[in-house]
Amino acid sequence: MVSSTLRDTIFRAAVDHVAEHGPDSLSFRKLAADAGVSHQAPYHHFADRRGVFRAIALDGFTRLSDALVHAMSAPGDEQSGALLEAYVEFALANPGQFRVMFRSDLCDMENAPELQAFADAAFDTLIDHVRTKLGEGASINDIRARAAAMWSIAHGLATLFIDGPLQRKIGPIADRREFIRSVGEQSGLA
Amino acid sequence: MVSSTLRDTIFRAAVDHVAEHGPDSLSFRKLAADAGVSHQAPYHHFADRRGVFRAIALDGFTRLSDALVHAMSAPGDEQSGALLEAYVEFALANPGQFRVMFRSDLCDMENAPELQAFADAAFDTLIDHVRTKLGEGASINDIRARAAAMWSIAHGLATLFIDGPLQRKIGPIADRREFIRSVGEQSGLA
DNA sequence: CGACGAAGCCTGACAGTGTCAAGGAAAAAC
DNA sequence: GTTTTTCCTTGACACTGTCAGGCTTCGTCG
Repeated sequence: MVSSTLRDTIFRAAVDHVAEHGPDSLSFRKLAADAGVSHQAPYHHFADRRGVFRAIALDGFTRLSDALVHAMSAPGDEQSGALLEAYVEFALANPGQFRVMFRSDLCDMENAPELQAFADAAFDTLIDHVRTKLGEGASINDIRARAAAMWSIAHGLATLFIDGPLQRKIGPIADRREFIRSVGEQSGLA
Repeated sequence: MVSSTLRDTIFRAAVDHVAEHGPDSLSFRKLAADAGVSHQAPYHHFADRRGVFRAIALDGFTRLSDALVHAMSAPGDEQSGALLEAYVEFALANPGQFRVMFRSDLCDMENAPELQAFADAAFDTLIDHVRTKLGEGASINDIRARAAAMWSIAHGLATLFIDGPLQRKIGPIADRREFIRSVGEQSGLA
């Protein structure tokens, strides 16, 4: 199938560009030119420019989900820390893609229920973890609050890392894994 | 001074647009047209399109800073919670502006030391709080880690709120202040 | 076998964008 | 009174996303 090859070519080029230069400078036309096809060819594989971003985000959420599930295989008392680390490390390893995943305007997330489902699946791992950790006696409100807290700290740490202010303010971090771990410790969450 | 009026007009229009439709759809030309001037007039007051975003971010960081300083006037044992709430509430009250503040590409943050200084000033409040809270005996690493944790949870909660996934996943939140408070409690930070 | 329709790609055109270049009026500085 | 500076204008350029329509090529079905 030749068609899927072009789709793949464009998708990969888009991921590479996003990883290197961020999403906003991504040009549909340049993508086509680089692939050696006309400026309209990509439209046969993606509905929109946003369609490309949707595809990128979708790929990102599945990979994040995988990383989180993998982190759940850590021993019980290290699970929270492993989840935190997996989340942040994924973001730092794929900063451009991570940004796209949470730029709902770029993906037109509201009109992409499939993408929403993939995103939700990633966070279900987190919620499951909290539920089993707090045990049967926990109230629904406590579970919600704690899951939100864990998600927030992971997401906040990731975005602050990526966007620069943390490194600028706190200075260069020698051992990142160690730093993430101690952030988790300082909060009571990991 | 007539000139500063145009600058103000454009700035306000930009803030309004960002608040309503987000930063990416902001058009320099449309801004000028709405103000009733030629499409090049704004260039006399802002170097770039990014110059407008820098101005918006600058205004945002000063107001965030004010809000955090104000939160510090809370009684000692409620300070952490007040800071968390102030941060998140600011973001929710000014979602568009908040997004601009942390889109370093939009503001060309790297080449805007003045903007960096304003951003840093906002976070100094947070770090001061952590320093006094942990006391003299605390190691520099603990202070760094705890400040990063507090900042992360506030920033993560704010961005997850704004970008939608939290509300979608956790459901509508009846009392937001109460929710923020319990998130702070679940982490050991507030 | 032959017609037909869809898939995949192309060229052309349009409105809109940010920004460089050059000019011009009016006020301010000397 | 002349020069300079401030503020704004018109004009152009390259570039963007996307609608419209046409052209091959190939699988499917009568």
